[in-house]
Amino acid sequence: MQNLTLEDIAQLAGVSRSTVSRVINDHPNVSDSVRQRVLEIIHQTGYQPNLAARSLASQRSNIIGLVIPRSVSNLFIDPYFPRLTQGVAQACNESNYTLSLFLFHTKEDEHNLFPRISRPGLVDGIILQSTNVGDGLVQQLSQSGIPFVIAGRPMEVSEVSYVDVDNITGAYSAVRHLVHQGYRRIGTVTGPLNSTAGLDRLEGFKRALSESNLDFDEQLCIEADFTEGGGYYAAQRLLLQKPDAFFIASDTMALGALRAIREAGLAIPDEIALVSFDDLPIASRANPPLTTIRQPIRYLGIKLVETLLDILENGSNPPRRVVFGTQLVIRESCGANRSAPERLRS
Amino acid sequence: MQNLTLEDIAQLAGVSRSTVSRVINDHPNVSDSVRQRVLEIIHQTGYQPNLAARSLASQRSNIIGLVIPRSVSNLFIDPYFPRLTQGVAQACNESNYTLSLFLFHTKEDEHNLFPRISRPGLVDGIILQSTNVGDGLVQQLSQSGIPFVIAGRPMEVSEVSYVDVDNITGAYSAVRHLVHQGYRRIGTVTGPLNSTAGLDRLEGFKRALSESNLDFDEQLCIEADFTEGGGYYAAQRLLLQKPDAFFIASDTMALGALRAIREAGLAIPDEIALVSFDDLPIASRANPPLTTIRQPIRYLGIKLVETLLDILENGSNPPRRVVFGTQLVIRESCGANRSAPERLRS
DNA sequence: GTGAAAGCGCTAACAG
DNA sequence: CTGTTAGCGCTTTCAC
Repeated sequence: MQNLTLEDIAQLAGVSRSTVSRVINDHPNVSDSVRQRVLEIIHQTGYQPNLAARSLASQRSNIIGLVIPRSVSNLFIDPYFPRLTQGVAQACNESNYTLSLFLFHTKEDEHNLFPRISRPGLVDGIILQSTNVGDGLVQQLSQSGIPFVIAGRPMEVSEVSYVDVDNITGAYSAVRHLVHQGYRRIGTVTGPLNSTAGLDRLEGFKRALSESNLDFDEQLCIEADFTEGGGYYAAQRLLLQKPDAFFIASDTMALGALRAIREAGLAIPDEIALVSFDDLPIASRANPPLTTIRQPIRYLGIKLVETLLDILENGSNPPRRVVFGTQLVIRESCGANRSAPERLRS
Repeated sequence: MQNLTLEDIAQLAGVSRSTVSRVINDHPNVSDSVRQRVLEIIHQTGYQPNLAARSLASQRSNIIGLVIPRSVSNLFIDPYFPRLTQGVAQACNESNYTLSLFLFHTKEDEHNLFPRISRPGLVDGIILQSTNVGDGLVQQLSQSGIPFVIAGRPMEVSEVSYVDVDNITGAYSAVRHLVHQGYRRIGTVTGPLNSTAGLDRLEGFKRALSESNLDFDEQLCIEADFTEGGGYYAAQRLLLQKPDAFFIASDTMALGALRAIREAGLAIPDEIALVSFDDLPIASRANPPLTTIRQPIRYLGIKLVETLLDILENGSNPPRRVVFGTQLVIRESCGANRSAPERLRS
């Protein structure tokens, strides 16, 4: 029963290979009676077409690659990527595509593996996690001619397609919320400033400040790396400046900040308030629960696939750009949910 | 420059297709001079062999599949799976295999997708995450004849290969540690008892108790689902029984237990001690830092790939069984690190 | 609506 | 050590 071929099915059904192929691929030009008979036999035998043969003949593998570059690959354990991956996987399932995952660990990986990924006959298209400037994966991809879409706006303003979240507006509304609560001395822990996510959230922070007639104070702005540990150390340093509130560019970093604040013996939100970004599940379970900017991570993954399939079908011109809005989720860490507005500071 | 074929390279080098093929595949029977010439041309032209064609001709795709069944797929965001995936990906990179990821979300996914995965020409072998009894993926795989290895001992005692961690001994040493600290009324939050990980850790718990001449009290044992929320609710209920210590079957659940204990206003470890399992990065950053059983998750992933490749090369008989040891990591939550041994209870 | 025939680009005997 | 020769199992014109 193993390894039946089209030919076998054709013989069993008393038709030609082409006809069986048409049935399998849902081509119109097959009479109903023949179609039924063939389907019957396929069902009985459990026949499955060989995908390698199909790829070779049709020049499409029905595989898409999800590429996580080295610079963010160690963050793969951060809940962000698994969620994104879930979205991507789900969309692939629904579209009958197979998902291949490429995690680069070392610089060598990138050098050695990238050519491998771009080999003809492997993937039809690629979803690339956006990353810092230098590494040139985007350029390599552009040159290779493989259709691709980027998760997150890339640094270079070039003719590429991407799906992103409106980080600027998200951060802006987080900080405006703090200002509305009466906080004036707001510090921020940024993401890596060689990433657009890091930069844009800082930009939103600055805009909110300036629109509130507050000065941007470099002492109150520390760059970190989206990790818990990074958030911890940045918050520790920031605390020395006696801020009354924090905008932390990710929930994971906010967890680190929480730890730093706890160790400093400060009460949240009474002595220091906090708003972060992502709305991962931990946000609602932190102590206190985090006020944060929700971004639709999983849906981002789904949209990435949809966009890539669109490109596969209709070409990569013009480049697609999709930007999702965000949402402020108010919990305890910002102080807005306190019963009495006892906070009255400078 | 796109889409060069073997033939093109052969012509450019003035040799036959076979020779070029030999060079590419590092076959011995090629003279050095010819090999050099061919390599030179390949390098100049940037030629890459077509993988679909290679798969078809060689009957090997060089792709391995990582399958996460529906029942654990929603746990994919738990740090455990990303870490495992990282290990698997890393090993794949090093062995020149491509990793395909199959996340099942719904029951339909399993029905529809499994046949798809088992199609000839797609993957050479599969790594399957172990899961509860019923779903029969293992059986399907066995029948399909696809080489596979299971992550975690499966429920059915059949002739399959797996890589696992010694959950029994791990849990055993966790609980013995608590007993040595003087705790006598030890409660446990178990994993799902339709998984071997859940069962084995409970088994270790029981063994440690009986070896310490402590009775197993059903009131002090609550099953949960490896999630933070599950740990939270289970701990809440357990707390009603006034235990003096907890063994929690995973770090993630321990986080939930921490939350429950905090809300109950109890001090850790003075009023209740806690040991968990996994040693995820969060364990050391929890408040207080968790004493826990470390398991080598990433290395598990690497070993899974190695085992699968071994099977691919040498056949699946006899079934391979690899079991990793664990390690007790003592931090604050168990009370062993307190300066004064002020605890003196029943 | 159906079949014949020509590949897709590679690997792998088999000769020499 | 190298070239010739068959395929691998499917898709896809092109006739009929």
